[in-house]
Amino acid sequence: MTLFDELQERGLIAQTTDPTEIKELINNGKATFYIGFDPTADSLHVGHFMALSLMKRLQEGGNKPIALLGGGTGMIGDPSGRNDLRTMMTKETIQHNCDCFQKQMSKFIDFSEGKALMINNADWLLNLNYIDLLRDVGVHFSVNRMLSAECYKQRLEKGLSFFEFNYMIMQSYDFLSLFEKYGCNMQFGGDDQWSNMLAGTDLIRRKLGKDAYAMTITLLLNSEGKKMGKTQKGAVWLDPAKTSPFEFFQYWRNIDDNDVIKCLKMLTFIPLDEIKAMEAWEGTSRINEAKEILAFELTKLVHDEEEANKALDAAKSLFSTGNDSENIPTVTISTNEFTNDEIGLLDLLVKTNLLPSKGEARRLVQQGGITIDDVKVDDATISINKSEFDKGSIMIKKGKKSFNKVIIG
RNA sequence: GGGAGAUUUCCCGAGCGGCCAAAGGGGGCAGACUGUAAAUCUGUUGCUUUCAGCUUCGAUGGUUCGAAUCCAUCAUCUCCCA
Repeated sequence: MTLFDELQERGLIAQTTDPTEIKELINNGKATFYIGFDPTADSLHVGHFMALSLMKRLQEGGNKPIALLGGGTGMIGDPSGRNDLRTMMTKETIQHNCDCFQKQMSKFIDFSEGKALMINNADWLLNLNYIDLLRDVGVHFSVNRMLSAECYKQRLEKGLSFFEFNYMIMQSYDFLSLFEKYGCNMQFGGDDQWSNMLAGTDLIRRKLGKDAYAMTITLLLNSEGKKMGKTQKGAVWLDPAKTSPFEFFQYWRNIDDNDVIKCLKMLTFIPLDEIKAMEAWEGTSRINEAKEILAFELTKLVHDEEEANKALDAAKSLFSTGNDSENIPTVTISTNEFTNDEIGLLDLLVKTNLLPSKGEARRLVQQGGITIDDVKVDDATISINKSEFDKGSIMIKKGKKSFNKVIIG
């Protein structure tokens, strides 16, 4: 199976400018392609992960990836598909975020010996001269066409500033620069980037009379059509300090039945025929095995095998055997928090950051959502004696899925 | 530059000067049911020392016994005219 076919089979390809030509290029390792990452946060998240794994797949096929950090475009912020203005980040934040991205990417993509490049578009965008840019690049853009782009649709109802409107031009200019300097002939990106990417290939054609190609990756949506990788607390981060490997594992372990196979195909490197075999599990409780495989594989890819094993072990001991395990998320509480060797239950829940406020803690206790060492607590006024910790730790369970070991330290 | 309107708790969106911590929906959380799934039903969803108190309705001042509701100024946004 060719690389292109595999990508297609995995459901990764959304739109392409010229399928025949793109097939030819990537199947034969002749593509030098780029994917842009705007430094909108201090860690990459699941959405970026898809792009990174696509990069890896293509790199393994002999193609040359360029990871483009958006140190320049981040100064503006992409309005595509958004209905409000992004908060403008300070230059320091952008720099910091770029550094964080760079570190995380290096873990994933092999940047050694010219196998891949990492470039920051701040290098050329920041020093642009306005008038020169307008004369060189601006002439090639039609405002009428830009306005009709799908990605601005929402914004045209609510208002779009000229500032953000320029984002498309910046991104197109990136493609042009990379094409000229590095022979980059292809751009990949999320499907929401389609308009921006087309503008880039267009610019190259108009300015240089040459062909460049673009291909978008299917957005990872759940069965309800919402972007995956978001939780109530925010994104699912790749940085273990922001989303612990255990939480990361649990996120995938808990996804909807209908999304498992899709995620296995799109996110993991498990061979397609193995995934096909798992499709038979759909509709039975055996689908849980597939979820476990998915969670394990992804944790392994993003973190490492050891972390994946730990998470798997913790999950198994908590949900199957009910046994204790050293790999369960642990919070530490200081001795100072005790008065007369006791601490109020609600205080304990808040101090350990398991819950944000006492009101919420009280509510949860009253509703029967808190369990300590497998005993349901229904009285919010009780205190926990220090001696409870004599055996080392106590296990606080919030709801069905949130387990936390508490130790004194 | 001129004119009209908006700004409500996580989001959308009701709110008559006292009955407003603020309708309704979405989302979240918990309980039941389950497979650590979905669907469904129930409860809950500002904070606290919880039969009560405290702080919220863009910001600041003011009118009033009393303001999310009235007035003034400022800020931001939308629309119309130029």
